[in-house]
Amino acid sequence: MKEVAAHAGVSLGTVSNVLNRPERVAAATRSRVEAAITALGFVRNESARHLRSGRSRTLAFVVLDAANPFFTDVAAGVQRSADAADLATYLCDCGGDPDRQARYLDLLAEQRVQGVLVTPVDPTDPRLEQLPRRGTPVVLVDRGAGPTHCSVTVDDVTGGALAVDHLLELGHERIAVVGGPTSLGQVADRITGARSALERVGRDPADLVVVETTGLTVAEGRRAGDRLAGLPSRRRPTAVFCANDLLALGLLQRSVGRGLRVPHDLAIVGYDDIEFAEAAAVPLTSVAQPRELLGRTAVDLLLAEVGAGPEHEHRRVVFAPELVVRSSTAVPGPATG
Amino acid sequence: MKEVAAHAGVSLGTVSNVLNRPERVAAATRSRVEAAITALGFVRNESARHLRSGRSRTLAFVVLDAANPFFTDVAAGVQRSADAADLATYLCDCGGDPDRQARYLDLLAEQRVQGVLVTPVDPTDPRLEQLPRRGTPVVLVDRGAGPTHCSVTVDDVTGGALAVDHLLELGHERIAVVGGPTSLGQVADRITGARSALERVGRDPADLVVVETTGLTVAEGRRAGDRLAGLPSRRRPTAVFCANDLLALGLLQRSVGRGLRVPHDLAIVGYDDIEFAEAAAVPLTSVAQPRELLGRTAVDLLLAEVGAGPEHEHRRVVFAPELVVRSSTAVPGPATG
DNA sequence: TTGTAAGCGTTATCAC
DNA sequence: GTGATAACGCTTACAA
Repeated sequence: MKEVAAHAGVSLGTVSNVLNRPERVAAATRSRVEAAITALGFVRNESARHLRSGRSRTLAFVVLDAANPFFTDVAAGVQRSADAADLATYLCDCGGDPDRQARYLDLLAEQRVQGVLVTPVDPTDPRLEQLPRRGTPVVLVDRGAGPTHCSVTVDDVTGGALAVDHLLELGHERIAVVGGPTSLGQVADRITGARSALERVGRDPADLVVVETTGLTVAEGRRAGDRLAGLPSRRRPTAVFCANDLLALGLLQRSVGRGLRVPHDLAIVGYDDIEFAEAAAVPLTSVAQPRELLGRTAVDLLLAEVGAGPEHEHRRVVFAPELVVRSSTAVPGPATG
Repeated sequence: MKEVAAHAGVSLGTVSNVLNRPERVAAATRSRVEAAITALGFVRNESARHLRSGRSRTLAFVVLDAANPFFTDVAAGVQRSADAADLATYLCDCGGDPDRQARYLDLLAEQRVQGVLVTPVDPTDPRLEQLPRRGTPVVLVDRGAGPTHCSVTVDDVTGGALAVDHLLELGHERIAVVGGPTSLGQVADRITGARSALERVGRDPADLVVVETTGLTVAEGRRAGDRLAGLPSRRRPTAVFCANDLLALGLLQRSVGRGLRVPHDLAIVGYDDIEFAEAAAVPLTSVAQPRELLGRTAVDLLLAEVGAGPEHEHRRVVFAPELVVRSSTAVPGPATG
C-alpha cells in the first residue's frame, strides 16, 4: 500500500480512503490511485485490515463428513444465505474425526471468524462452549443446543418413529436398526424413535435388533448387509431401518447382491432422502429432512446473534421430518421384485 | 496477551516466548504464564501473528461443485496430505458458479494463504495467473495447466475413448454423449476422446450425437433421459456415454422409469466411478479416476512449490483412467434385465 | 480533500 | 532468562 501511495504520489491514508470510502476522495486522485493499484497488482492484506478493524467477513461451516451428500446439501443452503449477507463460507470437513473437529475449532478461534456453524462429530468438545464465550458465535446444525448456542435441528426421534411406524403398518415383525456410532446424537435419537414406535403398538422395544456400525457410510452399510444376509432366513429381520441413506444404499447393494429380494425378503428404510436414494437399485424409502432450509436457517440464527451482541437470546429451531415411501418398502410390483 | 503478561507478572515478550519457544523460558515462569493463559482463556490472534510473520498455515481447495462426490473424494486426499504437512484445509465450494470462484480467489489472495488448489469452473479467470504471480502458488486439479501452475489431471481424452471403445466392442452403432457445459475442459476432452474412438474404427466422428446439458448433475441427467426416452426407438441411441456419473445416474433413473431396459434397450457408461455408481438401479459401468491420489498429489506439488520458491519448475502430473465394466453395459443376465 | 500518526496483537532483536 | 521495543500492513481520527 505504501508502494501504491508512492506510485500515485499520495499518502497512505488516501489510498486507504480510495479503498474504503471512495466518495471521500476527489475523482482525479482516486483514478490516479486506482491506476497505481492495478499497475502494481496490489491486493489488500486481509490479516492486517482484520487486525485493525475487529472482525472478518468470513464464516465457517464445520461438517461431520463432507462425503455425505446430506451435508453438502445443507452447506448449499448455508452458502446461499451467507452470500446474501456478503459473507464468505469456508467448509471445514472433519471426515468423522473428532481430532480434526478440534483442530478446526482451534484454528477458527484464532482466526476470529464472524461465526461458526457446526454439525459436531463430538458434541461434548468444550471448544464448542469456549468459542461463544470468547465472542465467536456458534450455531449447532442438526444437533440440539446447550445454553450457549442457537441450534437448528430436525426432530430425529420423530423421524425414527416415522420409519418404524411405516414398517409396522406393513406388517413387519422382525425389525432391525442399522446405525452407529451411537455417540452421534442423530443416531441415538433415531433409534430412540424406533423403539418408541414399537412401544406404542404394545411391542417390547427390546425386540429391536440393533446392528451397530462404526460410521454412517456406504462401506459400513455393505458390511451390515453381509451380516444380515448371512443369517438363516428364520432369524433374519424382514425389515431394516438404517440411520442414514448411505448405510441403506450399502445394505441394499449387498443384500441384492447376495440374492435377497428387496422389499420381498427385506424391506429397507433410509434416512435423509439424499438425491441418490431415489436413484438406487431399488428406489429407497427414506425419511426426508429439509436440508437446504436447515442451512439457511442456521445462517439466519448466526446473523441474528452477531447483530444482537451479548444480550442475544439463544433459539432452537426444530423442523419436522417426512417419510417418503418408495419401492424399497412398498409391496413389490411386477418389474421391481 | 498483554493481560496474560500482567496476570503472570511478566512481560509481553516472555508470554510470546512461552508460546513459541517454551524451552527458552524457565520452568517456573513458564507454568505461571501457562496458568494465566488458561485462567484468562487466552487464544492467539492468528491475524496478528500472520501479519507479523509472513505466511499462514492454511491451504484452500476451491472446488467446482462439492455436491459431486467425485470432488469430496479428491478433497479427502487433499486433507490427508495437508494434515501430514500440518496445514489446515479450507474447502471453498463454487457450486458451479464462476462468480463464486472469482470471489473465493479474491478472498484467498487477500488472506495470503499458503497455497490454493483449484478445480476451476472458469479456467480462463485471470486471477488464476495473478495469484502465483503475487506469491500464492496455485495448483490446478483435474485440469491442465498453463505455464504458471503445476497441475494434476487424469487423461480425459483417453477416458472418453475408453468408454466409447467399450460400447463399440459391444456392437453399438448409435451412440450418444450426454454432457455439458462444454466450457468445462473435462467435458470437452471426454467428448474429444469419444470422437477419436469412432474415428479409429473408421466411423465418422460427426455421427456422435451430443446431448448438451447445462451442468453435471443428477437433475440434468434426468432431463437428458426424458429427451432420449421420448425419441422413437428407431432413432434412439442404443448406448449413451455420460460425462460423469451424476448425469448417468439421472439418465438411468429416468430411462428405467420410462420403461427402457438397461442395458438391453439402452446401455449407459458413466465417468468418475463414484461410490454411488456401483449401488445404482443398474450398477453403472464407469471410467474410474484415482480420486484420492489426485488430491494427495496436488498437495505434494503445492508443497514442492512452496518449498522451492521462484526457481520452481512447474510440473504436470497425468494419471490414467480405467474402465470399470458393470451391468449397465454388460449383456443382461437373468436377474438384471 | 488530503496528510499525519496512533494503534490493532503479534514476533523477533536486542540489551539487560 | 527476561524485558523493552521496533516492526508487520492496515484503518481511522484528527489536523492541515
